[in-house]
Amino acid sequence: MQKVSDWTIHRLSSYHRLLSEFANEGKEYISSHELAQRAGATPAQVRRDLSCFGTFGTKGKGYLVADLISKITSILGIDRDWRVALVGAGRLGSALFSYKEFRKRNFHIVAVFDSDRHKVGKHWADVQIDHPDDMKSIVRQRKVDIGVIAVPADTAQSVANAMVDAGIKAILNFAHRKLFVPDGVTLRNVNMAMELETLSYVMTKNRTRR
Amino acid sequence: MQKVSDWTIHRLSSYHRLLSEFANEGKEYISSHELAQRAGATPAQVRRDLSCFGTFGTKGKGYLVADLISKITSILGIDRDWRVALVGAGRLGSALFSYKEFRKRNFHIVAVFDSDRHKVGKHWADVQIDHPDDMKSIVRQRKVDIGVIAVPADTAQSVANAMVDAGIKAILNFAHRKLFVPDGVTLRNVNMAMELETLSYVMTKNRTRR
DNA sequence: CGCAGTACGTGAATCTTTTCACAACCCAGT
DNA sequence: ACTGGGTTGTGAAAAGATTCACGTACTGCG
Repeated sequence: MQKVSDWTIHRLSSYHRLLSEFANEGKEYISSHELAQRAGATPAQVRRDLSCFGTFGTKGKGYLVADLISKITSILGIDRDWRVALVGAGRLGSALFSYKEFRKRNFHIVAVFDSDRHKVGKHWADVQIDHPDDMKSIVRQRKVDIGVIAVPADTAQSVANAMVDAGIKAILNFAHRKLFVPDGVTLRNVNMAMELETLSYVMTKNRTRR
Repeated sequence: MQKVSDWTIHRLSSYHRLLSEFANEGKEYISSHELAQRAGATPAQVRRDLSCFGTFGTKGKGYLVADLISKITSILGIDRDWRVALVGAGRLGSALFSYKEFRKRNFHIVAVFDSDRHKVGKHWADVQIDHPDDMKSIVRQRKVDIGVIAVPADTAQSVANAMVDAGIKAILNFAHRKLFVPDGVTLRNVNMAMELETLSYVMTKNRTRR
C-alpha cells in the first residue's frame, strides 16, 4: 500500500460525514463532482483520495453511497469502539467530555484524570476522576487506546510522557505546545490559539496591503 | 511580497512561543538550529520561513531573540488587541471564553451570543450573553474583528452567514462541518473529531499491517 | 590584521500534493 | 447491437513545500 497523506485522511473524514447526509437525503449514487462540491474540494481530488484505497466507483454512474460509507468507515477504523482517556478535568476537558461528535463516532471516554486533589474522586456521568499517578494501571485495566491531553501547556509534556509510559500509542494534544513522543506513538495536535493567529496574520496583511 | 503558506504562519506561531521561552531563559542570541530543534522543524525551514519576511539574522551569530520576537509579533499582527465575538454559550463556548492562551495573545472576547433564551441576559464575567438576532448592531458597536463559532454542526452555516452579514471578516469555526463564506472573509477550522479519526486510521492501519 | 569557525540567506534539487486530461467503461435509449 | 452522454481511475504535468548545499558575512582570538 502506498503512503497516504494526512490531508487525504482529513478529506475522507469530510466525505464520510457528507455521505451520511446524502444517504439521509435518499440519494443512492453520488458523483465525485457532487461530493467535491459539498466538501469544498475538486472532483479529481475526491477520485484520487478514494483511489488510494481501491476502486469503489462505477464508471458512468458514480459511487454507491451506502457502499462508500461502509468502505470509508472501515478505512478510517471507526467501525469499532475506541476507548479514550482524558487528562485534564478543566473547562476544556469538560467540553470534550460532553462533546457529542466524539461519542457519535464511537470514541468513548472511559477514564478521566486530573492532578487537582479537589477534583479526584468526583464523577462525570459514570466516570470517576482519578489522579494521573494511577494512570498506568487504569489505562491497562480499561483497555485505553487513545489519550487526550487537555491540560495547561507547561504540564502537557509530562502528561504525554506518562501516557507513553502507560502504553498509549495515540495521543491527541490540545495544549498549546509542541510535544515530543517516541517512534511508534502517533501524536496529533489541535491548536486553537495558532488558528487565531493565522486569522490575525491575514487581517494584518490585508490591511497593510491596501 | 511573495505568497506565504499557512504552514509557514503556523510555524512562525510556534517560533514566537518558543522564543519567549528562550528570552525567559536569558538567551540573547539563538541559531536556526536551536530554534528548529525545539520547534520540531529543520534549521533550513526556520531560515526559509523567516526569510519570507525579511532578513533578521546575523551571519555567524544567529538571531537576536528580543528582536526576532518583536518582528514575528508584528508579522502575525498580535501587536494589537483583537476583538472577538463568540457564538455558542455551551460547554465548548465556555471553555473558549476562559481559555487563557487567547487573552495572553491579545484576543479579547467582547461579545457572546446564544439563541437559547434561558442563557440570553446572563453574564460571563463582564460580558452579557445576547441573542444572535442582535449580532449586527452589537458587532458594529463593539468593533468586533473576529468571530468564533462554537455551536452544533447543523446551525454553524447560518451563524457564519450572520457573521458575514454583520461585517465580520475573519471566522474561526469549531463546528464539525465545512462552512462556505464569500471571498474576502477568512475562515479557519478547528476540527477535533477529524483529528481523532486520523488517530484511529493510523492505529487501524498499523494493526492490519503486522 | 588575518584566520578559523560559525551560521545566515537562497538558488537549485528533491519530494509531495494537486490538477489536468483522457482512455476505459457503464448505462439508457433506440 | 450500436451510439451518445456521463463518470471513473490514473499517468503525466504542474504547482507547492522542503531540503540540500554553498557563497557570504560576521565573530572572536591570537
